[in-house]
Formats: sequence, C-alpha cells, structure tokens
Amino acid sequence: MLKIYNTLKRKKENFEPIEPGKVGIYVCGPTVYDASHIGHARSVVVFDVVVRYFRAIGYEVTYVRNFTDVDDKIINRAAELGVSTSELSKKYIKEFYEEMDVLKVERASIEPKATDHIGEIIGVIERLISRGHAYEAGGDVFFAVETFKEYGKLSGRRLEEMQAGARVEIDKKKRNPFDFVLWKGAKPGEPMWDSPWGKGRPGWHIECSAMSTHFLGHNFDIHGGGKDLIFPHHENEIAQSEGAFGERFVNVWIHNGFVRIDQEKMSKSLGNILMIKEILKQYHPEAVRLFLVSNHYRSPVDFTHQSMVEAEAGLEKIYGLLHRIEENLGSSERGDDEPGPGSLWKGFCQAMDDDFNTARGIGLVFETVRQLNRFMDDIDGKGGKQDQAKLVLIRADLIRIGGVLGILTEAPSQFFEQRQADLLQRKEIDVALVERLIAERVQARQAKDWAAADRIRDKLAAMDILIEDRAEGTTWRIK
RNA sequence: GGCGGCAUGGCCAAGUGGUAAGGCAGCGGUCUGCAAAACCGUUAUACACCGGUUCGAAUCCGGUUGCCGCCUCCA
Repeated sequence: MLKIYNTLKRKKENFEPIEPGKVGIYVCGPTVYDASHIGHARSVVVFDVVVRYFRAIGYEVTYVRNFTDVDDKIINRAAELGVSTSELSKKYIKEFYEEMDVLKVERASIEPKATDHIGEIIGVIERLISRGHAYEAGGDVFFAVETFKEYGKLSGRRLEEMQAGARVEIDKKKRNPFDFVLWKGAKPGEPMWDSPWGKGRPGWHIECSAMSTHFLGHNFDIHGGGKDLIFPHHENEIAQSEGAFGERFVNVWIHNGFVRIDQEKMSKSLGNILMIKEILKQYHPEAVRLFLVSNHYRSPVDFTHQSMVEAEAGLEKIYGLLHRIEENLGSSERGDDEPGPGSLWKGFCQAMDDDFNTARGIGLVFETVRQLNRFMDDIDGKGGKQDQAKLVLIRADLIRIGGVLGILTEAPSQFFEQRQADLLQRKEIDVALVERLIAERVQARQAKDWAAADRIRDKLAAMDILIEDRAEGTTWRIK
C-alpha cells in the first residue's frame, strides 16, 4: 500500500485514487523568464520519479505540468531585454526542455501554457464573482479571502494571525490586505486580453486553478510543487478552486524541500544560484539525479562538490557492476523478455511505498551491488546456468529500479566510454601519449623491469591517469 | 511578532516504540611484482542537551540550545 505525506493533513496517509488504477497529478511548472537552477531541477526530478513510480506499479497517470508564460517577472525581463514576452518565454521554454532532456526527465502528459487558457481563466473568475468570492475594483478583480472560511487550511495559518507582522503591499483597492489579484487591468505595453472587466491579464494563482481543473476535473488526486509554494500560491489555489466549484479541490498535496548552498536556500539576493546548465558542464546528468534522490524529497539537501563527487562514484560503482555482469555473461544482450520482478524490486517498492523513500531504496541497490560483486568473486567467471540466471534476474531489477529513478539508462560500456570522453575533454589529456606510455610500461613489465614500470605509472598518475592491470590486459581511466 | 521543519559515527544519509540500513573517507586484510578495481573485517555504550512516560525510546511528551524555512517573487 502506497503511503504519501499529505501537506494538508500533515501526516502520511494511504493513497486512495479517485478512480481505481488511475491518478491525476498537477505540478506547478516554471515561470519562464530565466534559465532554470538546481532547485527547479529537484522539483522536476522529484515529481518525475513520483510519476515513474506510479506507472511502474501499474497506474495510468495523467501528469499535468504548466508553464507560467505571463506575469510581472516575464514582463519586466522582456522590457529590459527589449523583446516581446512571448519571445522571451519561448526561449526559456526551449531551454527548459533541453535541460530536462539531458536530465532524462520525461515529458508530462499535458504541458499547458497560461496564455493558451485565458478563456478558462476568465471562466473561473466569473464563477468566483457570481458566487460572491471575488469583486471587481477599477479594472482589477480580487479574491475576497474573508469569504472563504477555510482560507489558511493548507499552510496552517489563520487570517487574524497573519495580520500583525505581515509584509503585505498596501493596495487601497483591496477590501482585506490578503485579498489577491485574479485579473490585472492592462497597463500600456503589457500583454493583454479582452475580458468582462476590460483588457488585462490573469494573476499568477488563478492560472493553476483554471488549468488543473480543466484537465483533471474539479477534484483530482495529487498536486505538487516546492515547499515555498504552500503559501500563498497553493493556499490561494484552494480558495479559488473550491470557491468556484464548491467541491474539494485536491486530495493529496505533495511538497518537495529546497536545495541549499552552504546551509542556505538559494536566492538571487544571496547570489548563490546554481544554474542547471553550469552543473551539467561539471557532472554527469545521472549523477545529478542520483544525488537528488539520495535524500528524502521533503528534506532540504545541500548541494556540494563533495556530494556530487560521491554521487558520481556511486553511479560508476553501479555501472561497474552492470559491466561486470555483462562480462560474466559473455554478452551485453538484454532480451525483451526480462525476468522478474525479483526480491530486489519488491524491497525497492516497499521503500517507495513509504512516501517515496528513494534514499532507502538506493541503500538496497548498493547493498545488492556489494553482494553481487562478492557472488562474482566467488564464482570467478565459472558460473553455471543457475548462477547466470541469478545475475540476469538481479540485473533486470536494477534496470527496473533505474527506470524509476531515471538512472542506469545507458549501456555500461557506453557509459564508461562517454565518461572517458567527457573527462578527456575536461582535462585535455593526450590519448596518444597515454597509450604510448602504457605500451612502454607493458614492455617493461614483460621484462620484469618493475622500477621502469612504476616510473611510468607515476608519470601517468601525475596526468590523472589511473591504470589497472587485469588478466585481459592493462586498462586506464581518468581520475 | 505569527506559523512550521530539522539536529543520527570524520562527511553524506535511512530508520518514528523493541535494541542503530546504505554510501564516501579511514584503518587492517584477501588479491596483485607493487598497485588499481573488487571483496572481507573494523569504526556510533546509545542518535544536540535536560527531564518525563514506558518492561523497553533515536523514535512519544515537556523544556533548553542551535540551524533552517514560510509569512514578499520563489522549485
């Protein structure tokens, strides 16, 4: 039984889909006014894993992730750069896709843009006005928080308590300082659409209510996003959606924790933003994913070079095991009729069923890697049919787990070749020289001139080249 | 000021009542000409501190300290 921590209830609860075997998920996607950072990557990867897991255990998933392509930040940025808002958002949507592709994030089932759903947005606002939850004031439309009795139920605040130290902009047009804008009257030069209240554009919160209910129904299973969206964004979504439709909006709210740098949340003011594209220049994309899923999704994670180096080492360790299995089987072929699932997969599912505990699942993977290496040490390449069947079964489970976490998608030999190529480029290593030195060393070793052989090895080590003398010959790799 | 979260070995990190997963690093070994890789062994006398509940607590309750987040755009 899958248990999920529901922010609304502040506890884990058994997941009961509205329709058996199906699940509808809406996750707040990026506002496309700038490149994505590692924090965006975490959120996207977390929900990518959630969706992959639902599918792996047999659910039919409708996954909706939006693009916010009209809002103040986009308008300001576009004005700064002297381009249109649509040009700007188009550029960053393209970039987002490129980076997510590298990170092996699967596309959502539906990826709507706010500007393609102005009609639905206006429809929801009209319902809110007719039901007395919203009011028009000078071309703007506001949601009246006092009309929604449960306002604050997600974030655990009450209106009265928020009044005191709140830092809220004072807008004379608002009846209550916490009223938020549903529709903004147009200012010259801004993108605008016709509406019953004159030309204008939607506020930020309303688009998610409109698009999520449009695609998933007034009541749907899961809504996700970063923890920082709990208030006010998700709180406002609940008020809008339940106010407009008079039904429960979302059953389960899932929120992922932040990525921190040096114990602090990344923020523009601190200047500690790490962009995805910069990170991908330095580390393997699957290592980035492995790092992200090595922690529970609700906890904060510290992004450090050391953690990334460890994640890369871990990834290489698993690929190394897969490679060794292939050598042992004498073939890299993987048939379409993979065996299993076996006990490893079942253990992984137990961890995942406990609020998507990927960290525990990864512990199992490493434990298995060690056991299998030992197993292969023992059979020493002389395994029989049964031994091989065991290897094939566990490999199938590892690949299956990789399919949920979005790792181990490459053939091991290809992974190591690619890795080698990347490092060669990064460290500007002269392959011809390396191979000449190794050839010299092989000769020295054959002549049992150990001193000369070690000298060459030291020289290579100084170039960050590690060599391994194996039965089949000497191989090398980059440190 | 209001609300919430976290504190586990040198580092990272699972574990929410039954006696501390896993990874990295370290140390000792097997293997090796020596290494590397892999494997084996080893490293927490109690999980921030104090007090309480319990046959039994890292896990529950109260308090203290420290760190972080939300309350403003934010994944």
